[in-house]
Amino acid sequence: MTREADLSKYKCHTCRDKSCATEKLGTEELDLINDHRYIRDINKHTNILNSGYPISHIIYLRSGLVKEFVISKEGKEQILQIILPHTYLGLASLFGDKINHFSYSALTDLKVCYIETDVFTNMIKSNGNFAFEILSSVSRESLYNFHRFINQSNKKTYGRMADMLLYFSRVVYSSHKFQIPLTRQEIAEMIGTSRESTGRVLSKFNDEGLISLSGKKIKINDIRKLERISRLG
Amino acid sequence: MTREADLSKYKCHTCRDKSCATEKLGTEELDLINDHRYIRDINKHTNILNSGYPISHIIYLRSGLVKEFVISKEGKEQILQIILPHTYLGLASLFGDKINHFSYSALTDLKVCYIETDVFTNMIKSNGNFAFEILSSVSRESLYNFHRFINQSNKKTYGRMADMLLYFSRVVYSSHKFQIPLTRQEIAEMIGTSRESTGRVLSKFNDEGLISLSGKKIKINDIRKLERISRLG
DNA sequence: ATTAAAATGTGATAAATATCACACAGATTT
DNA sequence: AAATCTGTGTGATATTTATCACATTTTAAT
Repeated sequence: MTREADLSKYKCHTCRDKSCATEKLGTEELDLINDHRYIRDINKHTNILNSGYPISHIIYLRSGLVKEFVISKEGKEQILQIILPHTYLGLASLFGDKINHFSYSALTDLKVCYIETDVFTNMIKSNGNFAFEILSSVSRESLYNFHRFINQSNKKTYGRMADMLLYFSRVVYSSHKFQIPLTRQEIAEMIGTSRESTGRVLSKFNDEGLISLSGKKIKINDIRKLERISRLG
Repeated sequence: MTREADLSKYKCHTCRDKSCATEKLGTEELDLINDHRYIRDINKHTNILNSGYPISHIIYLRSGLVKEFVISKEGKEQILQIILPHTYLGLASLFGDKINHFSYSALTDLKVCYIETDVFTNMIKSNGNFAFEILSSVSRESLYNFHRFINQSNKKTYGRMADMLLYFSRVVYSSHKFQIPLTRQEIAEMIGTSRESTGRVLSKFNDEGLISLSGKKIKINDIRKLERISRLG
């Protein structure tokens, strides 16, 4: 069986990666989505979307990790968040002004669906429960980001680094041991410090036995202490 | 004519302060909203809503200015945004998890409407165009805040202060001359610096002739230079 | 008008962290 | 194997800005 045949047989109706919103759709509505979307495999480190362009398709992340970022006038990259599977990319941009406000790049190999925006938008207007789920997810993401920014602006580098480690350990990998999909530079861009400080803080955590560090491989040894550092800033 | 009589005659249908979303409603839907809302005048400096509590009513700001803020564990206040008229307060909280995530306090005398959340939520589910407008406003607010935070984290105190001055001049008051409704402490809480730095930077801007400062009265003299400071951080 | 309380200004000092310049390691290409 | 590129570690220095302690002004209360 070829890969093509495999994909053409694939139906949204039986998809195991449905979003909360598409769970609310009936068979006919799923037909419509199914006929106006395509599936793609995307390689690690591929740029998926660049900010500033109009949105033609809504992108749904079925599996893999994506970084959402902006590039400042001075050319510096700032990572806004790591996007987890079963999430639509850039919903706020679509409903805000139909222009992509952020850029997206694959941190791992991905499976994504491209859905035509008109079909998606009409679904909102015709199905209140679908609309409500989308509204919920935009709202939750908004709240989550708000809290993250509030946190960041109240903490110094140590606290932010602790937050990041706890985030990857708990939310992304559900494990004390993981391989971080970011370079030191990217970690810096994510927690808002310099590359050098990132290295220094990680080494310090390693020296103190809080974590075991070997390149991108990280093992968290003392989660309590990390939590304390996160709290105290 | 008493104030009471005045209010009881007041109908949503003819309200001049309708939101973009309620503009999309028909007569019967407006009847429903009209029967499940009440109007209040609120005095300057009154606390409207405290974070952490369940949402019973959605609050619509008809006129006046409101500050949205959080209080950190250490008791420090952080102002997230100034809310302008014709805005619902805490939409993201309502659709997120029905718990207020932020606190709100009146910066000026206000006119607000309290609308029952069930009526509001049902309107979303039954009227796609209403849902779409609400989704748009949540999305726009989310994007706006994202950009504000990105800006903040890339700028030093001078740039942030310039941003704040330009914001009040352009967005809030549409005038070069205005009376800022915040104390120095509150300005500090808004742009993420200390009270002392706030005073020092404002005095410096005043000494350099960029602004004319007299207590809370501010006049912007050199908008170009302020813009440059905003850009350069 | 007098007192009390809140808001604001000022100078000195300390802390955090960015920046620079450079060394070095590990991949990848030639 | 040599050369190149990307990512990373390290020490010294400079910058920014918070913090403290206190003076002064403004506002509110009696």
